[in-house]
Amino acid sequence: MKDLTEMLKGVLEGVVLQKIHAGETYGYEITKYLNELGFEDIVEGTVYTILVRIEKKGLVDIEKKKSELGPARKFYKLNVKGEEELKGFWKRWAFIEEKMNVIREQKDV
Amino acid sequence: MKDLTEMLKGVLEGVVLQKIHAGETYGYEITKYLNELGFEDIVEGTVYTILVRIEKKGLVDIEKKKSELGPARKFYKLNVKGEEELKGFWKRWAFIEEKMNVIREQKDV
DNA sequence: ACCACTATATAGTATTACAAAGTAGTTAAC
DNA sequence: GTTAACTACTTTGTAATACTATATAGTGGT
Repeated sequence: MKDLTEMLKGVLEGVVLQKIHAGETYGYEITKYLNELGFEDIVEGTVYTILVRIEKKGLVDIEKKKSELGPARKFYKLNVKGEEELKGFWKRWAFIEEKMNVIREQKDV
Repeated sequence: MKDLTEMLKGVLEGVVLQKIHAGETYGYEITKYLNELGFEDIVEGTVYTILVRIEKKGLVDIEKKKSELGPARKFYKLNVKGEEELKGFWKRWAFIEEKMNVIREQKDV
């Protein structure tokens, strides 16, 4: 799917938070997951900038673990603040989704 | 609803296109419509920048008409290119919406 | 005269996804 | 033993967008 970039703003961070919420994970894995899911154009750099951001916001706990296949992995886990942020994200999403349905059905007055 | 700004990126322009698609309208009216719909923080400046943008992209035809209540109104109407863009917008939205449902249901592997 | 409401315009800002390039570890092929 | 392929993280700079702030202007009521 093309021209998704702008629509992903404010959404992609929430997606990453949800993925981390679903189970301790790391950047490379998140990228692969998003690619398989259908977001084919999302590259590592994009994911890593988001990870740096959510770390700075203090939403995650981090643990470094050795990998058998390459450099060490940085595992991310949502902390309490991160879980709160994720809840807020889904609330905002639900709001937008609802309004979009109203707008789409809107007829000329 | 707070902190909606980022999530509106790439969405708000489509919403404006849809509103124009539903019937010839102008900036001030679009702003009021969005406010009544629940997007309370969207102000005129935001809408006007979008209108300038879609005009530059060549998505609309414009007609100036006198108002009984103030300065002249600039009425916007989608042209063929605008209708195409609107279709593409809803396709992108449907894509994101579908993926978001998958992500939300995702369980730990 | 002043205020409220209608109506448009625009320069500057913050945030974000993405591009691009680099660093580094492991394994296998040649 | 070096080259390639895959894994894995980092960082600098860019483009696009919603928003802030401010300005201009017409109409009507008091």
